[in-house]
Amino acid sequence: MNSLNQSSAVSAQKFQRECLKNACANCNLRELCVPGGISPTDLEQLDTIVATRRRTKKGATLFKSGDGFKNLFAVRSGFYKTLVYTADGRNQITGFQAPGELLGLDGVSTEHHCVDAVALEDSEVCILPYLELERIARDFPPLQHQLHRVMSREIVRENSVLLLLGSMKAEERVAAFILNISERYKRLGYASGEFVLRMTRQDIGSFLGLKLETVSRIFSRFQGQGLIEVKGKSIKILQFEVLRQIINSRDL
Amino acid sequence: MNSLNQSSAVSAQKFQRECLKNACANCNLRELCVPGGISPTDLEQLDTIVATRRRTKKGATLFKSGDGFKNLFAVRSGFYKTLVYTADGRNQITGFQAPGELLGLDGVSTEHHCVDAVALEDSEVCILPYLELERIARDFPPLQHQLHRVMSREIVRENSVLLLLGSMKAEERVAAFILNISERYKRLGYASGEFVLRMTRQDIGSFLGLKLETVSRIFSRFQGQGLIEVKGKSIKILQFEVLRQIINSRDL
DNA sequence: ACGGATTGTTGATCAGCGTCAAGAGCCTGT
DNA sequence: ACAGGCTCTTGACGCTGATCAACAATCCGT
Repeated sequence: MNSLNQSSAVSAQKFQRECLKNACANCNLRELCVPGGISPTDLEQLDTIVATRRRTKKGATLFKSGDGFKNLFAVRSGFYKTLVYTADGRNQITGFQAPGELLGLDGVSTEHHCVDAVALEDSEVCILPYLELERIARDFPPLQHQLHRVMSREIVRENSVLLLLGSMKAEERVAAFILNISERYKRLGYASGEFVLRMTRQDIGSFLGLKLETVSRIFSRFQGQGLIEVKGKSIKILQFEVLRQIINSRDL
Repeated sequence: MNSLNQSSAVSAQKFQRECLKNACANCNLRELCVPGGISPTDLEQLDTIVATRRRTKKGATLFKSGDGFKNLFAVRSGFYKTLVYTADGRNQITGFQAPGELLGLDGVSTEHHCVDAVALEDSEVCILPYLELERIARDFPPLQHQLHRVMSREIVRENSVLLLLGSMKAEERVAAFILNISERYKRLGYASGEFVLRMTRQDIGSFLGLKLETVSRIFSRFQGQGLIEVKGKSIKILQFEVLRQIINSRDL
């Protein structure tokens, strides 16, 4: 790459930095994302470091297991999945990340990522340089506290997935999955009863500890029971309450 | 409780505070626990807030789901388990905590705990008042960074349990469990090849997403194959390498 | 708009783990 | 030391979800 290209890249970044001024303060994901609950004056600090964004095409990786860790990423648009691998190549999806959610916390502990983050569709993230985030968190206690809350929230989320994988049957897992995705669309301001899944049956199965055929069968069964309407990746929830009962009432 | 009792409780606490001066600096779990990797001068700060300890009898709860969150707890001696519950009463063990490990991070996100922490044997924890920890973390970047690392490490640990629950067979799970416990005893300076489990087959099963009979059967099978020696809760590992192969070589 | 590749559905069969049950071993407190 | 209750082991059997297979639907690049 010659110097001309470099300097134009630099000025492009400078330009982007200008454009992103007050990125968080004006972002409509503000309440869902890292800045949630932080006062406007403190938010200015966060805006000083959220200077760049990055797009990933569908199927592209944002970061891979083993990559050095420098940044956290806040999903701005699109959807991601994170996967961990066994030594012999099997993998497990550990989560799906919707807009407003954070990626990369796994990297803090060892300075290297230990999951892959892959875009489920063309997506965009805000880049949060981690060391700068730590630095400003020291001067702004609400931001520090919020960062800790976000990390803790991820621990709590994983706890509930452990519960799902460790003690729920296939039907219960699928019902819980549908309701969870629905909740998250709702928080984003979309209709909670009707949405388009961004992931394949294979992905859903990997996340839920099931095979794709099982997921497909249970979708069909729920449809047969009039609980949902399925058309490929489109889901319409017809009976929220029954889905909730499926999760919470093991016949004793 | 009368005032005499109260004042004697206060002076007992004062006395304990004196005794615990330099608690972390002198603790032989230092390298495994929160203070790991922090310079002696910064450690003095941590010692200013780690002022009290708490004992729990076998079977007693350190905190329960729903309790208000005030403190983190560092296991000093003994062993704990943490559990989450479904609405209909089923539960799932999300982890076992050995000396040097942290309890309570789940509470940061909502100010309330969302797991139960139960002692597997008579145990003792150091109490870390969370808000004070945040406060001194602001002034001592290495401590701040270490706190973040500990939280991230918990996320990474849970990722690996998700992998176990989502994509491993019963034999693989049990082999992974045995090796994991062995590793942790080794870090504590005990023999890694021979140890006494602190949890029941039921607990192991709950953690691994299996029934206790399955755990028992697989222990017996491994013993029959000469991989381990089992006598109730005593385990002796005879063939580390074969156990590792069981986890990592799914026959394709 | 087309054709190949990926993704999804459904059926038949099977194995792994759960369930139920009986008995043995072992802690723990009195 | 003893009794009563946990905890563990082992067997028989059954069900859930995996596997294998065939085909349909959908996506995507040219």
